[in-house]
Amino acid sequence: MEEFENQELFKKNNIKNTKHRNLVLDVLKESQFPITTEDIYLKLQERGAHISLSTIYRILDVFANKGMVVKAIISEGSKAMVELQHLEHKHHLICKECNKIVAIEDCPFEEFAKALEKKTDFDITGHKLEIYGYCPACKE
Amino acid sequence: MEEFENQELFKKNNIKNTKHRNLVLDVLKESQFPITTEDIYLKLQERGAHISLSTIYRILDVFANKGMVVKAIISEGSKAMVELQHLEHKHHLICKECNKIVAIEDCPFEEFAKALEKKTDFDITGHKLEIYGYCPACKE
DNA sequence: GTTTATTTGCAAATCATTCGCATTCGCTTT
DNA sequence: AAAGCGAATGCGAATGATTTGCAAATAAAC
Repeated sequence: MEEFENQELFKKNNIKNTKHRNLVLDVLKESQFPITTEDIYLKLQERGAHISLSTIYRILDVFANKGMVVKAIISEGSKAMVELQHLEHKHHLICKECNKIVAIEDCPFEEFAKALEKKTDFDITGHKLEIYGYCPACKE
Repeated sequence: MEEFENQELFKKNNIKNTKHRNLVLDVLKESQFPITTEDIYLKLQERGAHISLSTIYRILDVFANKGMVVKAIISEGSKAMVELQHLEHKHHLICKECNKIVAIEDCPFEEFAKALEKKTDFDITGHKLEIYGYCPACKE
């Protein structure tokens, strides 16, 4: 069934259904939050899958081009890492101390976008919102 | 007076007032939008200033640590570049075709943040919002 | 099963950013 | 204004993440 879902998704996006794409997609599905390419690599190694890092980069590129995933960048201060997130529209609240990430359901932006389109005459296709702060445990 | 402003800013932040820091700060002041380290480097070269790229990285690091500038990341698709922006709170509307950047005055987020703090018990210190789309010229 | 285009592994290349060390510079104290 | 000290700078080399070239393996169509 997992397998089946994947297959459909690949078909819908016109890309081949390969063993490695399945593995990567499974990891992405399991992960509630953005993860790095390397995280995926390590997870797959733990499971005994033999897949090279560059393959993962390539797979993520394909997924991103098809809009199956979205590249996100989490940063503040000097850190800056590129990650992936699932398609659902969602934002994150990131603790500056412990890097804990919490997902936020509501998005205050939808209406604002419409007003902005009128004002700027842009065709707005998406947005990215990240919120920073200190989590309950790190507030001290 | 330019000079003078810079000097005050350096003093306020407890960092030395050097020729190179002045040059970099001037470029940052002139630039309405986030620019890359390399952009700064090229601009300074045009003006005949002799300054090494690594020095600019170091200067920007110092500025960022003092909160004089904020590192921003503009991305969509596979691009991802780290840039700098001035302190004022501002968001950007970015054209996916021509990369034109337009600043947005209003921020829909302020009230939302308060509600979110209550809900999550986080201490929220900041956020980053980037909006993507096609500008009037590229809408086609 | 064969064919054909695509995907993958591997190692090497590339890109931005950082670092080490010798030299120079800015600020403070005379 | 000159001397001394710690910080800032240039240069080139090191690092780390991501990309690429090419030959071999694989998936989808026939």
